[in-house]
Amino acid sequence: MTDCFVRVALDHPLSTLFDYRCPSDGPAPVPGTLVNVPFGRREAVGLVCEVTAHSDVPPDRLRNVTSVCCSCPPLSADWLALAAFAADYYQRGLGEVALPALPQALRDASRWDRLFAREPRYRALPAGREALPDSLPVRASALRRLAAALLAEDALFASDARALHPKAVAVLDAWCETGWVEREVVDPFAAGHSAAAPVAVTNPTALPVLTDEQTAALDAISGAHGFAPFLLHGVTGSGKTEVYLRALAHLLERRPDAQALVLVPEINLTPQFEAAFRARFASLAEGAIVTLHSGLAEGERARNWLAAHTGHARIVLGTRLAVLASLPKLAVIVVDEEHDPAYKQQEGLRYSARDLAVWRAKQLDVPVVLGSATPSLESWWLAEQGRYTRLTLSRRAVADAVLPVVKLIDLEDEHRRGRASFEGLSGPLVAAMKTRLERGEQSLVFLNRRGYAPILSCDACGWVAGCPRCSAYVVLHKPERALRCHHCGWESRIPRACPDCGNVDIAPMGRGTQRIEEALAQAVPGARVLRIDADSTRRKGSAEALFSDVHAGEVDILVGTQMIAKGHDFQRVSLVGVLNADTALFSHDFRASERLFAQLMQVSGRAGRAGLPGEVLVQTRYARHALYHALTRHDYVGFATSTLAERRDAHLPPFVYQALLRAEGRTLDAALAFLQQAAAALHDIPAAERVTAYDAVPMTIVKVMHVHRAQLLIESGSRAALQATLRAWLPALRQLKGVLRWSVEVDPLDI
DNA sequence: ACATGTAATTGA
DNA sequence: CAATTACATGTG
Repeated sequence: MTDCFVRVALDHPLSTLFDYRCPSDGPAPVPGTLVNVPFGRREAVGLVCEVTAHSDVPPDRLRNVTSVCCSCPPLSADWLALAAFAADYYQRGLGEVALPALPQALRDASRWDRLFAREPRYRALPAGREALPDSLPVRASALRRLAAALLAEDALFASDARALHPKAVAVLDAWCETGWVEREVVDPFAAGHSAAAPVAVTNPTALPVLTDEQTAALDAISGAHGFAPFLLHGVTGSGKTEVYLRALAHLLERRPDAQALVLVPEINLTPQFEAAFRARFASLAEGAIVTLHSGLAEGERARNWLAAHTGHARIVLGTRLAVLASLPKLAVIVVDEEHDPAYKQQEGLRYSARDLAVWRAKQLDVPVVLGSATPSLESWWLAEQGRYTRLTLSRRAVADAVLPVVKLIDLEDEHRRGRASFEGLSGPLVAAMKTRLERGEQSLVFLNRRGYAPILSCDACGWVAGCPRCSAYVVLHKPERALRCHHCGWESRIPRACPDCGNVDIAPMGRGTQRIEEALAQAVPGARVLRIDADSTRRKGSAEALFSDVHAGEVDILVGTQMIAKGHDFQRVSLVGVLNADTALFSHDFRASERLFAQLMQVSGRAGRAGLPGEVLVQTRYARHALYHALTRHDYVGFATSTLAERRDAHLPPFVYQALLRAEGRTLDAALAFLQQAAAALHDIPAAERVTAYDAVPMTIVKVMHVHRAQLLIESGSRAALQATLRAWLPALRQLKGVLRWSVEVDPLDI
């Protein structure tokens, strides 16, 4: 018997693999195995990429593998290829991609034993616990009953908890954190049920009748063989989810081991999707549907990941990070709201989950469904070229539900005619909300700006409250009585007088959701107003609780940021008001209007879903703008066609491919100087002849946390030329000396 | 990434 | 002068 050697990827910026000796008496690892190895003066978990009989590393430098993770089945060659592709395409080291894609618990060798313990730890509740801990946030009597059930039965499944009350899930989480109950007690996966049982859709007569368009879309998806990318273009409320559900049912019924991956853009959207999937696939074994997102506790995330990895999970529902999950029997991928910018990871490995999903479908030769009411122009252009199959749902699925009437409120005109407005709420909008209140219907007010006011300024001397660490104004937050920087989190008390001139008449300028919330309470007397934004949902699970209040009819007017625009199926909302959307019309970011259009279409889609006549009122000072004109006609195709023509003329994506080099330095000059050196280095790269490099420019917010930032955009009509350039460029950049952090982003969204 | 060593900066 | 902090180095 002779030793073998493993080449291991570690979470480390360099792409090199590290060689280790594997003693012949130990278990022989195969590629895809996790190993614990000594690395420098610490131990680290790495991923075996190759097993060889020889190593080029001198024997005196080789060290032994400390331990091999035998309980975890090795990651498949497909998965390793996915990681390798992502590393190559996004210009990162393999280990930098592969290891962060694993749950944290797997990357800590000391937790392996516990994680893979065969017997689920169904621990009885601690004896002598008859009363609830006082500190727990329990008020509703339903939650008292939940606690009683826990005490009486020792175990409770998550689905039982959900049946009681949506808030119960959040409370169970809190109980787990205090240690009053064990997570395993509420986790169905821990029961270790086999997921191989055949699937039957429960009570088919109760399923909604499909529209002709839904049927056609479903037939196309179900009839697909091999790699088949679909762009499901369905207006809001057209029943895209129903198409996903049927397509999955069709597949899972016929193949008892097949797995499906369903991606949603936001954690907030997982509970309602999860509920829909659990209801439809109630006959699947416990643990066959799992979620994967960053909001899960570490242990739960690890167990769900393992359920996917071992094949026990048949349906994996998750946010962008789930696209990197290991799914050995993956047979179909769904990307809902595929246009959503949230699919782009904005730190570390800056991948597009939607793009990786399509790559993965191609690699595995399976169908992928990209759904949206407002597809990204990238996907739309691929469909135009015939590379994606377009499926269209042009009508709402619910009987009698039609798309809402969209009207513009011309603020210039209102002003000219001397009509009154209150705190940015125009007369017609207030009147419309009062009407809804009288009818017992709900209104929704969309304003994409958090806080009370974006600016606090001094009338006398022109002082504006700014962040000491960033080149940005600070936002006034009234409930917290604080000024807060939205870029770095810096906070201070609200000054009583201007720090420059002493004037006491300092005033908030502009309006955020908090101010509108306050104004609505006065403008529409008697209305119950609820605000949902990142500030009001800071605590885990609180967003779900607030949304359930809206669904329960405990709210008359909901005001919020884009959080309220996405996905939710509000039954009683018949009016949507849009405030202050104009700023995005004149942004320097060429994608701003695409994003605005998608957001407005999406938020408009919240009105009139259940058959109530829906109305959308958009307040604007630019009532003649083409974007608003397209919006009033629900004309995505017109908007996409004209915007694509503009993009083509201006040589912008999707007609060119881009990459962004960012530099961060102590001074702006240092950052710019580095980028200029980098630009000069392009001259030595042959492939760069087909690449255009723009001037290095400071970023819009130049300084964040005392760090100055600048960027350099390069682009090419050829993706291959851009990739080849990056491959040669990055090693050259590492040679450049300087005290500077830099990074490259491929296919950037924000420029 | 991360732990370590080394140089640079701060401060009573 | 020590104490703290920024930067450089190497990992098999």
